[in-house]
Order: sequence, then C-alpha cells, then structure tokens
Amino acid sequence: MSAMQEQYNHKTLEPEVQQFWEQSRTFEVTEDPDKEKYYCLSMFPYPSGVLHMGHVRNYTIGDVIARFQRMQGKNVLQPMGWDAFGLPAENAAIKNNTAPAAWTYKNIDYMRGQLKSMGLGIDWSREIATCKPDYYRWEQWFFTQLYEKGLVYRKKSTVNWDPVDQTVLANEQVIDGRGWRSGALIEQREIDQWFLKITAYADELLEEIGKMPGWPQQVRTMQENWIGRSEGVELEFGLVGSDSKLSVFTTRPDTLMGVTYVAVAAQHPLALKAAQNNPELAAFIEECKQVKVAEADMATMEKKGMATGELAIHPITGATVPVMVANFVLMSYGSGAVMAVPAHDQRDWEFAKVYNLPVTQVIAPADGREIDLASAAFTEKGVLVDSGEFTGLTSEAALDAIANYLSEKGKGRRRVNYRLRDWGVSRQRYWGCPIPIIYCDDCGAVPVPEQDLPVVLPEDVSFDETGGSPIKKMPEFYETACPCCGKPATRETDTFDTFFESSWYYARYACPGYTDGMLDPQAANYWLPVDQYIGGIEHAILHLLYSRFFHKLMRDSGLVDSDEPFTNLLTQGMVLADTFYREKESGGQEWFPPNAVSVERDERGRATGATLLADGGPVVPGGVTKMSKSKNNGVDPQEMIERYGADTLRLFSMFAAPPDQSMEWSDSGVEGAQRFLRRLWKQVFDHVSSGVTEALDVASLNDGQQALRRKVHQTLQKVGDDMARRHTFNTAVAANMELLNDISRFADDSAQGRAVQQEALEMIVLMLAPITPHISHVLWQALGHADTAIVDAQWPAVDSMALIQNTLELIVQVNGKVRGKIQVSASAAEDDIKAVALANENVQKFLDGVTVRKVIVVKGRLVNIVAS
RNA sequence: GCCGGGAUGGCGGAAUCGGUAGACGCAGCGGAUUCAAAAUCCGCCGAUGGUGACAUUGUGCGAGUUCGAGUCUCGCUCCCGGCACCA
Repeated sequence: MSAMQEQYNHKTLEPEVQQFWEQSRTFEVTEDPDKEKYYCLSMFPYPSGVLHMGHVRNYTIGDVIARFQRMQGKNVLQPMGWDAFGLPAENAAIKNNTAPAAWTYKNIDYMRGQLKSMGLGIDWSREIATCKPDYYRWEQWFFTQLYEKGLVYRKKSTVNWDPVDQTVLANEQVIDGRGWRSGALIEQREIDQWFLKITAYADELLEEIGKMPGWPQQVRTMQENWIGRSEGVELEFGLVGSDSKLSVFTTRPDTLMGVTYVAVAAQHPLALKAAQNNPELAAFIEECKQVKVAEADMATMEKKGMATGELAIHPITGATVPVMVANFVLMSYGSGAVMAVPAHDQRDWEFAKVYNLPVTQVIAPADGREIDLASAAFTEKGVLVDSGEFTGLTSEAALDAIANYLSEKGKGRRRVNYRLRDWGVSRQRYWGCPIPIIYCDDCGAVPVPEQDLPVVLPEDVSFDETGGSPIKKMPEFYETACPCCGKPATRETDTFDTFFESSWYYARYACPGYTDGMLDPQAANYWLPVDQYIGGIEHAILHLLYSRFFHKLMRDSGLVDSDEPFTNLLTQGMVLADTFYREKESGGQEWFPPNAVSVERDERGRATGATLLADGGPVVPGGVTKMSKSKNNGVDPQEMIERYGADTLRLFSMFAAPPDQSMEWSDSGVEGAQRFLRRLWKQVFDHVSSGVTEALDVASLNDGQQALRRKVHQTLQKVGDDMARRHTFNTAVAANMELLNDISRFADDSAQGRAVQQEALEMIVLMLAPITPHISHVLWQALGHADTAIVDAQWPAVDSMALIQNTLELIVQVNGKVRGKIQVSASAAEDDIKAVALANENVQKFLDGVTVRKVIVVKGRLVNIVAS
C-alpha cells in the first residue's frame, strides 16, 4: 500500500481507480444461478454528440442503485448502449456533408469516453448500438414473425405528416398539433403504412398497469388515460329508404330515449355518400378536413354541422331523426358516429342550439330538484322520465335494461372502446432499420425470409439538399427478386420508427452477442425483468408503453417468460438552472450563461440584482428553467468533471434534490460538495497518519465514545433505508455530512477513541461508496483494506446494541407547546417520567394557577401536560 | 373541464407512522489565522420583542378533528405536469 497523499487530488485519483476497475473487469457479470440477480437499467442515450446534465443525473442515480445493490451481495447487471438511429443524424449529415453512420459512430466514441470519466459501474462488454445489423436484424426477424401471426398489417390511412422533417409521426408523437421534434404544424396525408396491433393488447396493458406498485402513480395514470378504456353499448339505427344500418357507440344508453338526431364525422361513409349529390355538403366536408384533429385550441372551436338529408330510425321507438354531419365527431374513435341527446350531453346541446334541433328531457335529478335545460344540458345520472317502459328506472338500472333490450332484439351489444390506436411504425426516413418487406406485382407484400436477413442499411450514402431518404434513390438497394416467385420485385424503403429499437434493447443486453436468435432464453430469463429502470418522465407514455407491448409480444413468442419488462420505475426530474438576459434592440432577448453573471446580495443574502461580469452592466434574472440551448443556461458536465472530479459532480447531483424532483444547478453547491469530500479526506488522513488503531472493545467505551458509535449506527440505519426503500439519496448524503460533522468534533485520541473513530470513518466511506466510488476506493485502502476493493465490500450491518441509550431526552410540552427538556432513564416508569416533567422549572411557570387535567407520555419522545 | 403532483427561511431542501418545524447544504453576517488574499477553522443565521434566560408568532388562505397538525378532514387560491370535442 502506498502512503496516503495529504491532499485530495481527483485529477490523478479518478483515472487510476477507473483503470483498476477496467483491468479487474470489475463490472463484467455472467448469469450465476446461485446468486440473487439485480438488473439496474438507465434509459440509453441518443448519441447526440456530448453528454448533458440530464444524462449525468440519470446515470448517477442508476449507478448509485447498482453499486448499492452490489454491496448487498447481489449479482448486478448494469449495461449501456446507444439509441443510435434517428433524425438528428440525418440533419447533421445534410449540414456537415457527412454520412449519418460516420457522424453517429464518432459521437458514440466520444460520449463513451465521457460516460467512463463519470466512473459508472457498467459492464461495457455488453454495449449495444441499435444501428448495427447484428442488433436490428433481430427486430426485422421479429417483425416477420409478427406478420405471420397477423399482428402486423398495412393500410392506407390518414397520417400525421410533418412538413419540416418530411416524415410521418405516430399520434403519440404529435403534441398540440405539432411535430414532437420539429414543432411544425402537422398536415393530414394518405400514405401506405405498416401497423403493429397494439390495440390487441390494450386490455392486458391496462389491466397490468393497475397492479404495478413499483411504478409512480403519475405514470400509471398517464398510461391508463392514454389507453382510454370506456365501457358502453354499440347500437344500430336503421336508415329510411335503405337496408344499411348506422352504428353508434354510447356510454350512456340510459339516455337513448332522448335522442333527437344522429351525428356522423365528416369522413364517415354516409356523409361522403350524401355529399356526392350535395355540393354544399361536399364543401363542408372539405372544410372539416382542413381542421387538424389535434389542433391546440379545440376548446374554443365552434360547433359546426350540416344535415345530410338522411333520416335515421330509432332502434326502440321507431321514430325518425335527422342525420347530421358534425365537426366534433371523430372518425378515428368508435364508429365515427354518435347518437345525440341534447338534453343530457353538453356538446349535443350546444350543437342543437345552433341548428334548432329539439331538446327532449329523459333524465330527471334523483333528488327532485329543478333543472333548466334552456341554459345547459343535464349531464348527471338520475331517474328516467318519458322513456316508455323504462320510465322510473335509475340511470344505473336503465343502463342494464336498455343494453339487455337491445341485445335481445339484435340491435345492439355491450362494447368496450379504447382511445389507443394501433402503432404506425413506418417512417419515410433513411437513418433507421429497413422494414423487411418485398413488394411483388404477383405475390403482394412478402416478408424477407429469415435466411436473407438482415436487410442491411447502406451506410456509405450522401444526401442531397431535399433531405429525402438516399435509399429511395438507390436501385442497388431496392431492386430485388420476389422470395416467393423469383420475379423482379421492389424492396420497402421505409424504415422503422426508432421506438422500435428502444422497445426491446433492455432484453438484448442479457445476451448482446447471441447469434442463434433474438434472445438467448436462458440469459434473458435469468436477468429479466429489469429490477430498476431509471429515466425521464418524458417517456411516460411512448417508450414505456411500447416496451411493455413488445415484452408481451416476446412473451407470446416464447422468448421471455415474464409479463412486464420493468418491475420498478424511477422517473428522474429535470435539471434546472438560473437564466439571465438583456432585451435586444431588435426585439427578443439575449441570454447569458449563469457563470458569466454576478448576483448582488444585501446583508441578509437576498438577491438584489445581477450584472454581467464582462461589462459590469445589469442583466435581468429570467427565473430558473430547464437547462437548454435557447436559454443559454446549460452546464457542461465535462468541464465540471475536469474542475471538480466525477465524485464531486455525482455527490452534488444526488444531494441537491430527491431524484424524482427537479434539481436546481448551483455552482456554489458544487463547491460545497467538494468541500465535504476534502474534509472527509483530511479526516481520514489525520486519523491514519497518527498511528495504529487497536481493536474496538465495545464493552469498555465511555459515554462520549458510545455517543459517536450510536450516531454511526443510527446513520447506517437511516442511510440503508434511504438508499434501498426510499431512494432519497439527498437525505442519505445529508446524514453522512452530519456524521462527518460529529466525527470532526470528536476529539478523543485515546486507544478506544481512535478505535471508535476508525469504525466511524470506515462506515462513512462504505456508505458513500455508491455515490462517490473513486474517493471511497482510495480511502478504504488507506483505512487498512488494501487487499479487498470497496466495490466488493458488503454493506455494513447495523449493530442494534450500539443504538441502545441509557438516558433519553424528552420534550415537555404544556398544552402542546414546548416548555422544557428532561433527561430520564430509558427504563424509567411512566409515573416517574411524569413526576420529572412536572417538576421542571420552566414547566412549573406555566402550571402556576392552572389545574393539570391530563399528562400524556409518548414513549421515547415527549410528555404533554394538559392544563387549564 | 378532467386526472396527477405541489406550495415550508434569502435559496435548494429536511421533518419517513399525528409528537421539538427549519436537519444538511448554499448564500449572508461576525471572529480566528494571514503582511494581504485565497483556502481553512470557530460562532451566528425564520420574524418580532429582550443584554440574556426566554416570550410571542410562524409551514399558500379559511374552517374543523385532536392532548398535540407542515402532516389528517372539508372548502378555497395559486403553481407545475399530463390529458381532452373520446360520445
């Protein structure tokens, strides 16, 4: 063992420790049936070029959990890879005239180095890049399997066309009518698309999300709402002068007797048919097409409609009601037609007011109060009135009665509807996984046979200024022969949505080099499901729903035997920083990085203003917002690692806020974290350089020694709970800071004093090991453990004997207000405690002239004297 | 509109099961050290009053339950996130 340096120097220390891990292959793991496994996974990064603070936070949380679980004796897998396909590579290719592949690989190489400098305990031998054929060949294979099973289909459908990125987006990728990446207004277009039948799994996806206690409630609710199950009745209206029927879906069959018209979507076949000889209606339908389905300000949209001239026949009464085309009916939900009950549905009511349609009340409040249908619809449930044989039933009873009536007559049936729509996976982009389909004039769409996989994406390509996909202009790529008949045929040139790759990467990490199939069942079933998944809340719906869907598809193909991919989910909060700006003369703001600004404060520390360091002129504080290029408030992790070291950066990230909350960046907070590490270093240095330490003899400790030892084991208990159960790493760090404060105040250089201090320092180094692994590694050696690396050390056990106290301090309250503190023996009887409390001098002052009514003793905590 | 989460010192946050509100850190103030500065160390640090012991008050607002409420209940206000002509 080399002698411990007096000064903490992260610059030499961290690379040395990282080299040790790499040489010892510390984090490379294999399946070991005798050991409990723990699979800890952080969402893999897109190789955009450089690491940002969001990555640092994500991967530090994951690494802390992984290292902690390893110290629990588990066989811990923590892999890393690259979500390598995607649009930014194409944009960069056009801008810099490089191929997307070259750009991506260059970024991966650079970012891998950055991740390594963070000191993450990753099994790098399992690294995956989704743009490599040995990865994507298996999703191509899986797609052909799903095709055979009928879970894949192609249809011409209205899609969201992003005019900037020149691509189709999934509904989930359209936010407020704009593309989730480009922000461009989305247009509607008809294109042939491949779809995955996620709706076939809607029920299971919904059912199981309800029983996943390891997921945050927020994410579960978001997925539930997204799937959007609603139970109701599907029923048919007849059409006058026609044999065809008009099918509608309703969740309120109890209001059926109040139907005064039927409304259909503009794209509904009935509307299109009626428009053929009605130019006015045709024009209206055309107008509705212009309105985007997901337009931002829908709420203010005017109810518009037009009569089709058709008449529908009520399934119970046989009365005829008009069929209207209405702009508020969605073709994509249910059957694209609704029964309208203006008296009991607000939208129907508003529409009826505009077009003078009758409002017929059929539900009355159960409590008999008056309602005014002239001002609004009555949408609550109640009791049926004027409803023929159903009159007098409650809404609940009528729901059943009418549903039964309709199904007996064959005019309707109970039905469940979902908001969720099938997943369109085709993208008209180049930098993605080719969809393994060949189109033959005679045989139609034919999946590429297994022996011809993978369909390799050509990497050596160049882009023209249109940004269109190069493989669409490469006959050598798309010209091929039909696998069925051998005639000349054309290859699909669309690629998969990149969510396709990220939907199963977690499983491939179990067997990244496996060449005999998509997954090695033995390895996959050993490691899966992921025990802890960590990532951003922005993936609450898209990625996390697709992954769950994929896992079930893989299960039903016999590839995995679990139902869900991620047992526990931690969604980390955003990283925020201060912003400062000046108004530009040309309009708009010029934003300055926080470290270029000096904040002035008054004598209480309150901010009074801010100036730019460069010119001393004032700048305006713009609040604390998510780190972003546009606000110029990003902090470069690499710079922080170089200046303070990875341990300091990791410590600060974990200390600043609980992992699921947003975290504010603070330069002085980082310095505080480093200050703590230097104090810890100095404490260990002073201890080890002042001689040998003899063995701890617990029985011989004096009060002061016992007190420090109690603090050590109390801290251990708390930190263990914070790390394992609560995931509140901020309070775990705070507890260690408290402990170090106590250690540095502990001035006892007696033999047993030094022994207690030795234990205290060992414990603090062990407790910090998951968070600050480099310094802990070195300090552990300095404390006399040169033979075993701290990563292989066991998490220490709490000595419950050390927690025992002979005397306790109790708070004494009078009527709930603290009036004094008393020391009592831990074994004191309740009556004795009461007597001591009542005798307390300050307590006596408040008992003067009043009568004690009751004395409440809360064991180990307080005494409350009730007096009046 | 609906669903979910919040609101605690100058700031980030702590208080885990109803039991000392403000742990820990940052900023600030005072002191030691230093020729000086940085670094380091010690002390103070919600508000009001008091030299002090201490007292009063204080967790967005208004009620309530309780011996005792930041925590539970009811009613509001505001903020953040998500969803939304979903029949």
